[in-house]
Amino acid sequence: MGTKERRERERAETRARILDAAREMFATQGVGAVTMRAIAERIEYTPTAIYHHFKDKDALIIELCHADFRLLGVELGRSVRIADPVERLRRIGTAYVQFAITHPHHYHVMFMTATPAHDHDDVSIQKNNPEEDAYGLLVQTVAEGIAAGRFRPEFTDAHELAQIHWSGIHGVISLHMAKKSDAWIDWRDMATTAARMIDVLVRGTTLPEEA
Amino acid sequence: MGTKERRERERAETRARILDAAREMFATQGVGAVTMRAIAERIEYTPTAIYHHFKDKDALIIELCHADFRLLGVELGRSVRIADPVERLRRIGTAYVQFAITHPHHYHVMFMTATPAHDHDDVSIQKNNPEEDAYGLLVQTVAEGIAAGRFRPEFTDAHELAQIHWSGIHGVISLHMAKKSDAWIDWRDMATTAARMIDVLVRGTTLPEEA
DNA sequence: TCAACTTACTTGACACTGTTAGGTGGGCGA
DNA sequence: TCGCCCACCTAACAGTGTCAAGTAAGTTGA
Repeated sequence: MGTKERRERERAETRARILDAAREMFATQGVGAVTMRAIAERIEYTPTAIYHHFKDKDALIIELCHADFRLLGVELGRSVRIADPVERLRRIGTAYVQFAITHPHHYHVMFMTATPAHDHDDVSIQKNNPEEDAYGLLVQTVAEGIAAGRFRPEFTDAHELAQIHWSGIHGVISLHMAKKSDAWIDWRDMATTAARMIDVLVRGTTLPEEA
Repeated sequence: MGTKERRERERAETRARILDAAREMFATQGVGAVTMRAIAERIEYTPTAIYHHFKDKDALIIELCHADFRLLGVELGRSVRIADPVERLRRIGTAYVQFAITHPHHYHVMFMTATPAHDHDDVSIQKNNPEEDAYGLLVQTVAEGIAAGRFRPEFTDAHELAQIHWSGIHGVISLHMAKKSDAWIDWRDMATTAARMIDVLVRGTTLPEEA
C-alpha cells in the first residue's frame, strides 16, 4: 500500500521542479525580473500550480535563500580547517568574496534585499553548526581569536567584531553590485579592493604579532 | 509680452509640485511602495500628467537622487574645514553615517539600488566641487593624506583608498538596513558599529603617528 | 475678430504583475 | 461502484507603469 508514499514523492518532485526552475531563472535574471508566469511556463504548468506548493512568491524566494545560505555555509566551512583563527578569518573573507562573485544574483537576494519576515524555526539549517551556519562560523572564529588574545583589547564582543568584518567585505561587494555602472565613480577592481579590505580589517582589529 | 515667461514659470511650478510630493512620499514610504497614481492623487492631477514633466518613474527618481547627492555633498562639505586630512576623513565618515540614519529611504535609493542607466552630462552637480560632489570630497581628502605621507606605503591610489573607506562604512549601514530584522543575527547597534568601523579603517590604512 | 496653432492636462485603455475563487478530472479507499 | 481527495486548471481581480488619442484653454498671426 505504497500509494501514499508515491503521491508524496510525486508532490515532492513537482515541488523540486518548481524550485529548480526558479533557482536557475533567479540566478540568471534576478528575482525581480522573473515572474511566476515565467516560472510556470518553464516547467509547463499553470501559474496557479505554484501556489499549491508555495504560499506566494516570497515563500519561494525564502526557501531558495535558505538553500543558498546552506551552500555558503558549506563553502566557508572549508576554511575551517585552518588552525590560526586570524588566518582562518582571512580565508573566510576571501571565500565569501568568491561566493559573491560566483553567485551575484544569489548574493543580491541574500544580503542586499530586505527579506520579508519569516520564522527561522522550521529552518533546515542548524544554528552553530559550522558546516551550515556561515554567520556562526564567523562568530566562532572571531571568538577564538579574542580568546587567544589576538585582537586589540577594545574588541571583546565577538558579535560586534564579526559584524565589523562582515560589513567591511559586504560593503565592497554590495557597493560594486549596486553602483558599478555609475560612471561618476572611477571604480577599482572589486576582487582587488576586497582583498585590500581584508588586509585593512585584519590590521585594524588585531594586535601586531610579537616579533 | 511676458506670457512666455509666465507659462514657463507655471510649468516649473507644477513640476516642482510633483517633485515635492514624490520626495516626501518616497522618503516616508520608500520608492517601491509609492505609485505614480498615488503621487498624482496627492497633487490632484491625473497620473499621466506626471509623464508630461518626466519621461517615466525612473526619471523622477533620478532627478530626486541628484538633489539627494547634492544634499549629501553639502552636509559632508561642512567637514571640509578641518585641516588634518585623516581627522577630516573621520568626520566625513561620521557625517555620512548620520546622513544615512536621518534619510534611510534616500540612502536606500542612492546607494543600495542599481539606478537605471542615465548620463551625468546634464547633471546639475559640479564634479570636483567639494560643496556638491561628495565622492570628490572623499577622494580629495584621501589624496591629501597620501601626499602628506599619512597612509601606509601600499596605498598610493586615492580612488582605491577612498573606495575602501566608503565601502567599509557603507557595509555597516547597508547590511543593517537590509537585514536588521533578521533574527538569525544578534545585531549590535548600527551607529556604534559604524563608529568602530571608522576606527578600524583609519587604523588599518594609516601609519602610526610619530611619537 | 476669427482661424490656426500650441500645450497642459484628461480619458480610457493596454500589457503586465501577483494572487485567488471556483471548477475539473483522475486515482484512491470503502 | 460510490464518493472523496487533491493536484492542477480556468478565469478572473486588483493593482502596476505607461501611452495614444482627445479636450479645452490660451496664444499668435492676418
